[in-house]
Amino acid sequence: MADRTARTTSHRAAPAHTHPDDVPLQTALAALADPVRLQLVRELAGSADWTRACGSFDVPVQKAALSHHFSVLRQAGIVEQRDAGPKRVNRLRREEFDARFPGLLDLVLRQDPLDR
Amino acid sequence: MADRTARTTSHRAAPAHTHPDDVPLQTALAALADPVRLQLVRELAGSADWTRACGSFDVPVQKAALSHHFSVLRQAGIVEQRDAGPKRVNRLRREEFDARFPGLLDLVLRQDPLDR
DNA sequence: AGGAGTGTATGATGTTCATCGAACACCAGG
DNA sequence: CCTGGTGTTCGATGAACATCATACACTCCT
Repeated sequence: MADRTARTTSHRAAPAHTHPDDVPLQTALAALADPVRLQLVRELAGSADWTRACGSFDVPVQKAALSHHFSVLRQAGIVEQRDAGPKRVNRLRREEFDARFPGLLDLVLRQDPLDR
Repeated sequence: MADRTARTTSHRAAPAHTHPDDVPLQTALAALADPVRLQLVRELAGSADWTRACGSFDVPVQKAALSHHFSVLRQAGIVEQRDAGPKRVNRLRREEFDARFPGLLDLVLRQDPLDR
């Protein structure tokens, strides 16, 4: 009790993250080998950090599945999340992920003729 | 008829290949997001072209599964196969695949601390 | 305190995929 | 022509996964 001095907000459990350095290559590849997650990453790359809440993405799944996909991306070290009031805002871990898997994000973010 | 000038050998059905240029990114990522296939690619990268038959790889699966994995790698534009007598020898499509997905093979072939 | 908005957890369902065993096809050599 | 070696196909099985609907938790605002 009485420790609310330094509290920002949120008594919510912080989401479980994994640093890219602790992510096996297979996990990273598997995380990106999904159309929904690929779209999330691409949309996220086009927005400034911490400006996009989970629900703000244009993906054809319900919010339960969406939550699952963000969990996968978190544990693959691709996105970082932070609670901002009732929303949970996202950031693409560009530098850290790029240091661990050089070129992979570039590859994913480069729009290709065959992708849809 | 009468086109056997250029015949090497083999009346076997040629294996179905896909050129890397016709491979969606997702397919490439999914093909590499498997431990057995990853090992196949890595072993193959350490051998000269057309020197390794399918059965010569040290992977913990039976030949039926092995055949399946090679089929996946073929259709992802990662390996090329050719019949040589009773064996089917392989080649990593390094240049073509690299032109389509720059950096991806480098990433996969770079031995990482977390991989096993 | 209540209510709207946002995200997570749980349980169920359907699909995809890796795997195996067995049968089959093909090649080379005796 | 049979036989050993090599790879593919087929059917079946089990595991992993994407998805949904529902219920729950938390935050902010009134």
